[in-house]
Amino acid sequence: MDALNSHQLNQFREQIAVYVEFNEAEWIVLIQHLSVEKLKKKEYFVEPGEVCKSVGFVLSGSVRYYHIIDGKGITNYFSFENDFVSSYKSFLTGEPCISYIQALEPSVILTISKKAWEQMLNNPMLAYKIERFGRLIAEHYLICYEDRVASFITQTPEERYLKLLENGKEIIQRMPQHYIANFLGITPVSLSRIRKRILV
Amino acid sequence: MDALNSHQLNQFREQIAVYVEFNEAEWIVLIQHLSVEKLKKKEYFVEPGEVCKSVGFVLSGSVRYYHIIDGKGITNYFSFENDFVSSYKSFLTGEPCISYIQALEPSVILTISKKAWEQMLNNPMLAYKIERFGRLIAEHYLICYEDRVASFITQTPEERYLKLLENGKEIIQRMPQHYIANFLGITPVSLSRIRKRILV
DNA sequence: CTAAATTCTTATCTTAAGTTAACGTTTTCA
DNA sequence: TGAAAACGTTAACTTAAGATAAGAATTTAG
Repeated sequence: MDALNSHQLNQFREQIAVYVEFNEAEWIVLIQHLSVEKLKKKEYFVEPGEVCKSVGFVLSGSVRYYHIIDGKGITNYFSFENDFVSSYKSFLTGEPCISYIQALEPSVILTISKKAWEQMLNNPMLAYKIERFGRLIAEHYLICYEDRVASFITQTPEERYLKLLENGKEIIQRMPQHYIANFLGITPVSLSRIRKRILV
Repeated sequence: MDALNSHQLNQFREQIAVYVEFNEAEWIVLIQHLSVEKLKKKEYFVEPGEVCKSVGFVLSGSVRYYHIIDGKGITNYFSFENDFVSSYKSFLTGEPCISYIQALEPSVILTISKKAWEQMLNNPMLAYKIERFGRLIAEHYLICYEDRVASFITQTPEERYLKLLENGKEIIQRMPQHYIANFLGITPVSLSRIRKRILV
């Protein structure tokens, strides 16, 4: 758990400005609550059974969210640079989470621990913005899931893949194909066929 | 916008006790913020473009959540008695929502208006529990979507239907089949075949 | 550096979902 | 109440995804 360097702090500040802007006074307090976690390839940010003890923000690298049902893996999400990473429900409730969140590349994650989060919520100077920040993270996940359900209902696997080619460049370029296939809800064999088909 | 009768109040209090319990003093304040909305069959709780101005709780009847993408309807959810009903994101953000929420039977909906919600959040006596209540509603939706995505990835349409037969009795019994088919992500024709197949 | 593991592609075969159309039944509402 | 609309089933045909297996290419690790 290291402190952040100034480059990392600037990166974070710029990116979250879309959601919440902090003035100088607030920012000085906020950064005291941040730390950094480094993950090697294949290391886990959280594993099932653990309580997710922090909200993360990917400074560099990438992670995959997945869980296992009936022996089958389900890839729910990928996070890259400047995206959040958290098992949101476990973080909020303190219940053990059911997902794996695994680094697929060596990754540097900015983290806000549960304790730091609560301290900020109890600090009148930050409470409002932190609450808003938390809500926006929740919405971020909710919308993502809503779109995903819609894609399964309205689109064929091929259409889903074509859409990912447009909107998911990072996923296409940096994730192994069998994870992409699983994310799309198809087999790797089928994805391979789709790729062949659309290249004609 | 009528007030609630005592039967309706009891029903609500019993059901939400799973999430949050209110003591007498809190309850007396709370109920001043509740009202009732009656929907005839096919009337809308919200429509796309509108801002969702209240969180609802189905006292009786049923509703269907759906939206239209590329001319195709997507059934996201059904709510029956004792379930929440809200376009959560629109309610929180004040942005227009994209979904239809339509009564499929004559329905009675308990509503908490945005204004009432904010008044309660500003009332120290209720703030904590209302905040918790709000978070639980959000989680309720999040978990529902997570499970739904998982079902599309790990299960065949037939398996999804069999699961619905077990866990979605209300949906099976009270919803027209073509809505169920759409909810499962298949065509009505295909659902008809599945039904025939599994009856053998 | 090499053996093992992982990843991707290709082929074959089976199976089931999509599409369209037709038909009978039920529901709606003017 | 009677015509129109909506709903569910069935059939015929097309299409593509799943399962399995085999082989090539790449990556990983001892």
